Amino acid sequence: MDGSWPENLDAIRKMAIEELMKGRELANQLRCVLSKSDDSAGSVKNLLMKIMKSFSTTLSILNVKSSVISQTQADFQVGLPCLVARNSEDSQESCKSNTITIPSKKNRRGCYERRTSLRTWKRDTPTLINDGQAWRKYGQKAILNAKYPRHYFRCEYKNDQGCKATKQVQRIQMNPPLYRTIYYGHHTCEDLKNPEMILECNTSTNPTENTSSIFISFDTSSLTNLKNVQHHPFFSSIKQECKEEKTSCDNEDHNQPPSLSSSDYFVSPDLMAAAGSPEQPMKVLPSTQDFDHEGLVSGMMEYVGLDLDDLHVEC
DNA sequence: CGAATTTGACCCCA
DNA sequence: TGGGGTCAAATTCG
Repeated sequence: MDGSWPENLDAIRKMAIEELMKGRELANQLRCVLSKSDDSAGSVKNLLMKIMKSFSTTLSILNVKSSVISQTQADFQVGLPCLVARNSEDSQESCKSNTITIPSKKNRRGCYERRTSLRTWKRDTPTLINDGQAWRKYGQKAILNAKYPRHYFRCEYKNDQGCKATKQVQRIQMNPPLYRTIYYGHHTCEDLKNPEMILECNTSTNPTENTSSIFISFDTSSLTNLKNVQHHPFFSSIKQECKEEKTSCDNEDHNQPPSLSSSDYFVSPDLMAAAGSPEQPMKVLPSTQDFDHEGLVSGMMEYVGLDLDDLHVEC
């Protein structure tokens, strides 16, 4: 961390925490507003603006080029600024102005921002995953002591909307086939195919139980509302592609590793289970170290009637 | 011919 | 210092 905290670290941190608490409280209010569904767009927007301001203030307080910034942005940015900005004239600028501006280093070839501090979560599946997002492959690399190369994907809308979500896919086992997919960061883009916004939060009303679980995401794989899940476009598409997977698998030569490209989407058994195939066991293998996306998994678990504790935990 | 993928080069950072 | 993540020119595909 080369960004240095000032001497009065505790005071600064206290300020930051206060702002974060405020933001969380506002987000909670927003949840209540949205839960009453038929809300006037005005109050929602107003609340969102307050949330944005609160988070922006926090980020300004934490104005250091460090993992703190990255983590905080990953935790709280999650597309909110862009969501609101979509309704305003200065959408692009508004998005930029509501986040910490880190000096761009991408004017030169090979210069980029490391994203080691972004939120990550990992999934091991016997087939390639269709997570409902549009990915574009941007690299492939042989990894030391790994049998199979690692494939790098980024969000299709990275250039259009500045979405920083990326994922890595690597075959880790041939028989039975097993692929490891590691996701980095949340989608902040507007998914044109599945524009529905999902609000996820801890429903506990006891503040002592609920200390860290407000989570707002456009990630269409994050599903919490059982009633809505069955009609969610994401699952509709999965069911549709289920047929394609069957065809693909029928034709697949299992001795030949399938080409990993953004167009080669298959559906993993876990998603199939979530989409309505109870005979297929839900299989999510989060690392206790890497997996910090419990909201997502708990939503999926909730849908298929499993508890988070039932997960096979890797490592 | 434009879009998507591949691949070698570049550079950050553990 | 080398492994790994990203860039971007070259190549392939539809």
